Amino acid sequence: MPELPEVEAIRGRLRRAARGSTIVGARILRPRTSHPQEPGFLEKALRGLTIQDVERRGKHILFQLSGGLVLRVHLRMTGSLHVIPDVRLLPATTRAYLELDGGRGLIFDDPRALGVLNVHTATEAAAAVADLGPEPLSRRFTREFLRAAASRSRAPVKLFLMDQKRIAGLGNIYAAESLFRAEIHPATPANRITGTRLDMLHAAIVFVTREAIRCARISYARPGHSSEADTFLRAVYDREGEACFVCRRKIRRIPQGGRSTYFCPRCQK
DNA sequence: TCGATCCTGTAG
DNA sequence: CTACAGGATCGA
Repeated sequence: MPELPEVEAIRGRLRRAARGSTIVGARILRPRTSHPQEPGFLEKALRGLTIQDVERRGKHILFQLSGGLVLRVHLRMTGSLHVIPDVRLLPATTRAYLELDGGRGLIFDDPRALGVLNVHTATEAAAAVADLGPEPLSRRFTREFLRAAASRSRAPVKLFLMDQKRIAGLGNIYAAESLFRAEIHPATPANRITGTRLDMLHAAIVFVTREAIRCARISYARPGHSSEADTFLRAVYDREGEACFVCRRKIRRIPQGGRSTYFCPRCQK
């Protein structure tokens, strides 16, 4: 279910819970989880290693392990990662888990089973994320960068924003929310947005990403509790037929790239 | 750029 | 039953 902000919240939590821990053993419960790597290879490779740090690049979570190895996890649509006190109490939809020292479990829970977990050398891990564009909150993601990138693409701007090779981490929700804040119609070709409007989009992406990370951290700390800011970040997503918070027109849903895009037909021209 | 694919769950 | 799901990749 996660985009960059949720992955970032998970990363932070895992870092606090698992950094410094030793991997006593590893089990892949469903074979395709580590595709194309053999489950047995992972189980053997991970045993005895220490988790030195937990990093993130785009929507990839990267566990830096002793021996220079990297455990890379992509959660795709429904994946989640968390540490539980007793590894024997696995959720029913667990795809893989690590047993950590003290009997704790690092669980890769993924009911829809679309996520992927691989072990790499540092070089392989770098190659696996080499094609990603800049992080929206990094120094590389400037207005000038966005101008150059947008000018090179005729794709509908919503699809442009979701292309991980151009910008890393935006997904279906926050791409739509960023376009709403910048008052841009999602079907506009990226290269037709210029100047001030593109600067607005840049600011919207940065704002939405920042706020969403904040919200994701809070909702992990207090599950089930949705804040005012949460609503603010769901101005259009999944609100088809409901009134736009700004102009009261009905939010519309259109297909783009085989997925749903939500937007306000009055605010976003 | 569309559709199929990888999977399972849930809402209508 | 169908449609759709906060992702990504592939081939036509």
